[in-house]
Amino acid sequence: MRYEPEHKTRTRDRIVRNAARKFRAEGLTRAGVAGLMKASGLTVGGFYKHFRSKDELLADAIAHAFSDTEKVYSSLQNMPREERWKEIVRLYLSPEHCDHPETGCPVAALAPEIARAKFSVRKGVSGLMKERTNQWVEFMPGRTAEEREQNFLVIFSAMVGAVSVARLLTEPIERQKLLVSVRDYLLHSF
Amino acid sequence: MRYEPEHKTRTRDRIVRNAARKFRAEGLTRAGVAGLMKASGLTVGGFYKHFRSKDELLADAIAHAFSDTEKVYSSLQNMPREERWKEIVRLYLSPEHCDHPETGCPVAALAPEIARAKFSVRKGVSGLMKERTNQWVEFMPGRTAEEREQNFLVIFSAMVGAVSVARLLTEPIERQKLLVSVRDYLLHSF
DNA sequence: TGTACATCAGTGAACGCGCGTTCACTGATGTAC
DNA sequence: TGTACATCAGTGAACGCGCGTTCACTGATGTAC
Repeated sequence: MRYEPEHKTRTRDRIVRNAARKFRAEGLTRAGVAGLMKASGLTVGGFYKHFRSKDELLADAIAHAFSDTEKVYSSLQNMPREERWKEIVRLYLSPEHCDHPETGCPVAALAPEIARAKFSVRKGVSGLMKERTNQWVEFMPGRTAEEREQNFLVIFSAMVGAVSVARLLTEPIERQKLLVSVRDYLLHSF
Repeated sequence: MRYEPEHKTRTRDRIVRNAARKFRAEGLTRAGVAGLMKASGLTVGGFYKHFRSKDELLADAIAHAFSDTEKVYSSLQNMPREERWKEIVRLYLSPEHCDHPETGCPVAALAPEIARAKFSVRKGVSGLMKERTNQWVEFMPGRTAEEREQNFLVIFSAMVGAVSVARLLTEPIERQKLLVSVRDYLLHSF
């Protein structure tokens, strides 16, 4: 072997990681295969040694983006139980998250484009959404399991919508007002 | 004149109307100039007799989509004041709206793509968002003007997020659960 | 009334460009004998 | 130990295709004289 056994796996991971960033930053269409490979220090031709198609990479990259943001939140494990969902809300609706789609929630950055993607891609994201729901529901406010699930759906929808809309606003003041209004409402009403 | 004086204006309007549908259905990138002209019964070349660029059409088409959906809601003028915002919520979170992005809210269908568009396009949409806010705020629940504005921002964010996410889910049951959960929460908590 | 020219919405071929994908090739290392 | 061949991640030119945009042209009608 002219490369260590894990070499190919590591290269593939590097492509997926860079793709996860580029897709969120530039959108599913504008982020092209040649550019994605260049960002990983490779040339176009090698792409198909790792992936059967751009859609296969897309599915992997979105999955990576999901587990990426999951990591951020699993770092909250040592907070008081009641504070966890509140910290999630604060982080999600922070100016930092709004200003950096490339490292943020893939749903806020790509939802409508994913909705128009191939069924296989949507299927994958649907599954990830379900996992994410199951993981977060237990942290959510509410007395019964049903209440917590409904609250998760409402809180998550409000956060996704707020960040998606804030990102298209050109006036920083309006952006901030939107993020702060939704954050304060969520923190004080659940 | 070989055409009536309003002929050109009417043609332009027709292109804008069809573009507003296609952009929402296919996204800003996949909806191409040639296809947009064909949908209006014309050929590519004529496009630049009406618009200086695709971006100019884009701005006009999004504005058209905004006033399009505005029409739906101005038809609620004869409802009891307190019921109006509730009907808006019911319509926005209906399965019909979720299943038909091409005639629905341009923000739910295109927010992340608009956020990545040219500044001039974003500027236009920001303005339309501000208009929309001013128009709807008075219908919103809340005792003071500030409360009504905050409530508008929360309700609108939750609706945009819910529909954006619902559209990417592949399971109709999960889709429905999301829409119904957010709808019921909004109707019963404001 | 008849002829020459101007107008201009719309046509359709062509422009360069970047896309996703294919493919013959490279070159460093492994194995066979 | 030395030579011949196999492996395979990565290269880079080329494929057809659709994109946004340009442009010489058409042809129906208007105006000038």
